Amino acid sequence: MVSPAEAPKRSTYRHGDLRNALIEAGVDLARESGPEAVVLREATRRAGVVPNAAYRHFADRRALLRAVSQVALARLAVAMESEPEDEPAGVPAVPGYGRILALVTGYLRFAQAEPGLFRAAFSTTDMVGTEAGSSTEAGGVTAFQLLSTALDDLVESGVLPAERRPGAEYFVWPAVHGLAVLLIDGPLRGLLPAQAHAAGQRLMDSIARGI
Amino acid sequence: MVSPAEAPKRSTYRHGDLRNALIEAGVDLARESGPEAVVLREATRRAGVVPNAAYRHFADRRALLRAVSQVALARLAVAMESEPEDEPAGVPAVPGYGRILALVTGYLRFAQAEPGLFRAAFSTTDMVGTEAGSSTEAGGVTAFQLLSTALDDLVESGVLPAERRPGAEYFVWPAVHGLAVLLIDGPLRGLLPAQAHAAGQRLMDSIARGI
DNA sequence: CGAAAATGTGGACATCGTACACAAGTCCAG
DNA sequence: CTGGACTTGTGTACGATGTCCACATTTTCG
Repeated sequence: MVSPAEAPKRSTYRHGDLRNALIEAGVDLARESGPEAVVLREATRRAGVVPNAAYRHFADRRALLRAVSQVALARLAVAMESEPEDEPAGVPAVPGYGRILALVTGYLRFAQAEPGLFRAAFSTTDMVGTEAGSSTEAGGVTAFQLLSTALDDLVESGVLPAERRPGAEYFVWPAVHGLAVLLIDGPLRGLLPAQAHAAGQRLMDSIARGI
Repeated sequence: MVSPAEAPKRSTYRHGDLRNALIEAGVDLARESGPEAVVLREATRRAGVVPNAAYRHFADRRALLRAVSQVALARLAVAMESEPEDEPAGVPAVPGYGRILALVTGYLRFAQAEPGLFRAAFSTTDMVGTEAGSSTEAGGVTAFQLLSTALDDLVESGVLPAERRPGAEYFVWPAVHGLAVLLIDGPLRGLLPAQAHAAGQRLMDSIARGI
């Protein structure tokens, strides 16, 4: 199974950076088959190390999964940030709204492109506390922060009345997240990315009008 | 662990209704600790039977989990249906809208009251196909159907323009589901049911205005 | 009534998480 | 330097789980 090429009989006794190697293996496992597949023994196997070695870096399996989850959340944020704002076709451009749309689209696209990772990102019960809190320890911006500041900008530019602002994340995020879940393994599974994009746009328009 | 009172040394060789006994045990396990806790061996233990007996009724562990999931979905639907419509305080009553609000409230209340079961309901990848399809084999009405017909009624009574109707479930459900997820183990965890209700109401108002 | 189908039992195996004791490098105080 | 302490990986082991196979018992029905 594990070719010696993968586990190259490292010459040094120490691995060098086992912790990150395990996380990376875990990420791969999550990408391949979702969070329940990130399994200690297989991760150590891929890192070319004996199972127990993992315990020098993680308290238990859940700790590894948490770390994987954080990586996944970071990648999600990157996907959101790097989604291009496309030009609004007919509607007059509302400043800042395109940004939010892009974030949402990136969110959905990531969920569709990396369902395993996406599920891993939200698989651990206590991770969202970190997520909604401030920064991940890696220093990356979180998805939640991205949304928050985009909404702030919307208030700034006068599009969104300030009294509507408080808690708006808690309208937008659930809606998008729910849609993402439906896209991954709900009744909308198998929708093409373009269709998903359209659905997201409709959803956002609907919410925007409401707010 | 398992008291003989629970597994009363059945006199007959056959169990009688092992299949349902296993499902029920599975439901209990899910209620106690979520879907990952519905484990074949423990279920059979609770049913007072040897592990392998389960394989006469379920192809594998996932099949049992699917059955549990269906029960959970059915209970969710019941919770939605039996949620009373409370009187709108100030707003003029929009016919049919109170119904939808009640359904949504029931959804959120169930998620908060039975997080383990709720997670189990949505834990299996292929269940939602059944859910969104027609009826569960048990003949109960599904949550999705409840929402659909409520929306139909809204069109009927002229509140919702017919051209806005198509796919409206896919706006409403994701939003509510996402909120439920946030309430269970997201940043909104620990919100009191009353506050959750308020949040749900705000969310729905926001969406309703948009549609 | 007797054979076939249904259902539960017993035993076995691979895999997993994890604990404990030990070994091999690494590093720093003297 | 150098020797002990610390870190990190190894070996062995145990209990739990999912699942397979052969067997026993009970029910059912031709």
